[in-house]
Amino acid sequence: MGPSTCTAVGSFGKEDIVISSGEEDQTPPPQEQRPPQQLRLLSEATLTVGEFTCQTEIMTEPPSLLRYHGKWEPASPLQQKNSSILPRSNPTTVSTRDNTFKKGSRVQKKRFPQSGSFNIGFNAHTSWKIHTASKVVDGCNDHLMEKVLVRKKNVPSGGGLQLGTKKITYTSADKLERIGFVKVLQKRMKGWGARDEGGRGLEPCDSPGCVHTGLITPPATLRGANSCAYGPVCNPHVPAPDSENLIVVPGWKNRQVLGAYIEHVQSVVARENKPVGAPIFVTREQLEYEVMIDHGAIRTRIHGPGWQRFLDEYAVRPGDMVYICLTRGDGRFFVEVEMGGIRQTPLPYIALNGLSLVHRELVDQCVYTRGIRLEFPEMRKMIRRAFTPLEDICCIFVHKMTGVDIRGGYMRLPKKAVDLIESKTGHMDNSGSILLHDDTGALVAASFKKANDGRLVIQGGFPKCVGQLELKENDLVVITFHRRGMDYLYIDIDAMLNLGAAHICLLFCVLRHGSDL
DNA sequence: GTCTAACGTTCCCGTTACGA
DNA sequence: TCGTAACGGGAACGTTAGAC
Repeated sequence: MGPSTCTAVGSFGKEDIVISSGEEDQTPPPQEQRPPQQLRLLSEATLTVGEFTCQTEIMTEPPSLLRYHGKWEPASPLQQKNSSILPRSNPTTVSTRDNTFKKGSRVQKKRFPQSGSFNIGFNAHTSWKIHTASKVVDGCNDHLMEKVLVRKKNVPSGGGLQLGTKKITYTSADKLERIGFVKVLQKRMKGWGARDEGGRGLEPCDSPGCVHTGLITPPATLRGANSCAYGPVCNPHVPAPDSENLIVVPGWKNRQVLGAYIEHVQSVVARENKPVGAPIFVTREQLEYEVMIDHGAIRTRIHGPGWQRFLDEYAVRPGDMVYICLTRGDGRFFVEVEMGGIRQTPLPYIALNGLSLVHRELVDQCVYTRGIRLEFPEMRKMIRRAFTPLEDICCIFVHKMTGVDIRGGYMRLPKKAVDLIESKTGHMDNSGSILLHDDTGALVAASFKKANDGRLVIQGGFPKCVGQLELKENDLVVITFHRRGMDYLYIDIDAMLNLGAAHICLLFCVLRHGSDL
């Protein structure tokens, strides 16, 4: 049985999926009956009551470019990428795509373009800035946000996402990004490109045959034949529902797949008079979502909390393709989401499901270097490796190996990681011996010491370990620090360079309090 | 070859200036 | 007056050069 495809159209005020044959037979439930999607996301992240108020904003410029305005030495990522626009010699003005920087004056910042594509992203063209009405405390144990307001820069109120007054524990945009929250908003913001300010809804585009207030799309085979400035193509022969925000499964053939299942279920209920479980959507990551399917004569609608959770966790946005396949005939549908031909994985924080609060806190406190962002598979792998039953884990450190780590013969652990370890294990000596222990049982004697800048330098036998593990520059490693007893601190290094391969496990035994090996 | 220290770059965050 | 945007200093971290 072939898969059904559906295209998410519009924005996310409504999250049902509707399979239509072209006539209205069901009225979508009113939007206000559902809780705001973002609040569900916040609750998914185990957010608790806090004390402070802050505002989160999305900015449209490279943050470092703004920050370094007025400095004439190359300093920002943009300068590294495109040094020609910021010459070393004393320029008077520097222009970028959206800004003009003039020496000795404030930046004249352009607003969002009135037309054309929105350049909204969270890597190079946006930043997060958190304003607080109280002290900003760096650390996810401290409650910070009471109110999160996300809106476009220079757009009046109503032009963004009002997340309400949910209080959360994450204290920085960095934390939000790591749990995937930013990814959701990033995709939502792209949807705003069509919906724009104030939630006015889509304006009809001028593409041939497109009436973009109509939201039913033709089958996937026709995609591209009738492209629309808003992304998905539109079927002008289908009347528009009353809401502009729908996600639609196109094509009557697709309805047959789900319809056959629904009819099967209904026949079982009628014949055996016994309850039948709701259909379940299963993803490649083995995540399951119990959905509700209303099958009418003309239209089939997929909805329910499970469906909404699926949209949340995979951050489905307008224009994404959702493939649905009834693989076993047992009510379990295999579903997949594609965006631009790329299969989507769940948001990273979904990997935290099932963890205890203590372990969640450890993941939240994880120290990252060099801008590392773990996706769902990496996050899940990291969690599986980190929380072994061996020792009491006290710190997780995710690191991308540098050239010095590989060739320099030592590794420096950032001060942030050292502080976190000491906060849980007590003060460490300034120097000492360690035992490097991989999962094959090989042992290498090494040493550690504290550098003047607070970093912990692991040296001595460290190059030998690098050679044994065949680590290379830019390999991703997860280092977990375990506490055992009062005298020993174990450091467990897990190379994540190949997610499919067997784990390479290295156990550092850091001998503390001046003990001998 | 190993280790140290200095330097450069980036990021964070409080303060300040500007405009509505 | 208040909200927004930019500035500037300091901290963190990666790189590199030099000493041993």
